[in-house]
Amino acid sequence: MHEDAVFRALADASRRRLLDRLHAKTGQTLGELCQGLEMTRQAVAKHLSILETANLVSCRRQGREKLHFINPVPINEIAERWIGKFERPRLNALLDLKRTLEGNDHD
Amino acid sequence: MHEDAVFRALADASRRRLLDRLHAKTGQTLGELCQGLEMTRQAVAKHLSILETANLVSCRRQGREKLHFINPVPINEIAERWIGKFERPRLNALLDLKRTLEGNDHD
DNA sequence: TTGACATGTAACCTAATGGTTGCATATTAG
DNA sequence: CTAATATGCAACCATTAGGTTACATGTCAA
Repeated sequence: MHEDAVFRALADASRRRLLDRLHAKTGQTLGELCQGLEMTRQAVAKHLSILETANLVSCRRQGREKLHFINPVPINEIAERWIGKFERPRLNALLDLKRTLEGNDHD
Repeated sequence: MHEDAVFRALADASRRRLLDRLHAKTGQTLGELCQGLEMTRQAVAKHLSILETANLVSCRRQGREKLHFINPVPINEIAERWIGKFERPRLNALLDLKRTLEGNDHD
């Protein structure tokens, strides 16, 4: 896994917003993803290409449109590696506590 | 929390290495942290200052030395927010499974 | 086939980033 | 006090990053 590419891809707020959007609705076209953003289509395409390189997004061409799908695996891998490295015990304790306080299983 | 500062701080491999080192042994001085790195002391100091701004590292002056301590909270917060957003159910399932397989509670 | 639509490619600009060198300051050891 | 040590600060430099504009390509509808 290209940890560096993933971290660098996540470093930009616009790209994190794009991931948010794709999480809310995966499979969007470039045009869709551009709507409401204060950026040219070309800029958005560049961001998506960076996300694609980091394997956070995968694409499929459909006719004249390009569909974008989010791929959560790299984020999980990073999380596993970094949380595991730094604070897994404490995080687990927090999650347990949270579930206890919520009085039920999470969603 | 300054999510953006944290992501940007984590985007650089040298800074992630510094965090690694501080995780291995927290409370190191600037000089200690410089050893073995192919970078000037000033460059390392800049990186540490960026980590400090992102609240990933906190410092204490002791005589003429500056001690650096790792702070895992921001990483956890990011993880909570991002894993939660994208894949909490799956990750929790994994953690549960892991604990089950380990046959006991974590510490 | 032609025009409209969706995306691709490339050159270019500015500002931020990561690094350097050089010098200043503060603290401790002799 | 003085010298060595540890760090701070500032100017500077090269490269990268994020964005733009302009034009090219590919696909669908009529």
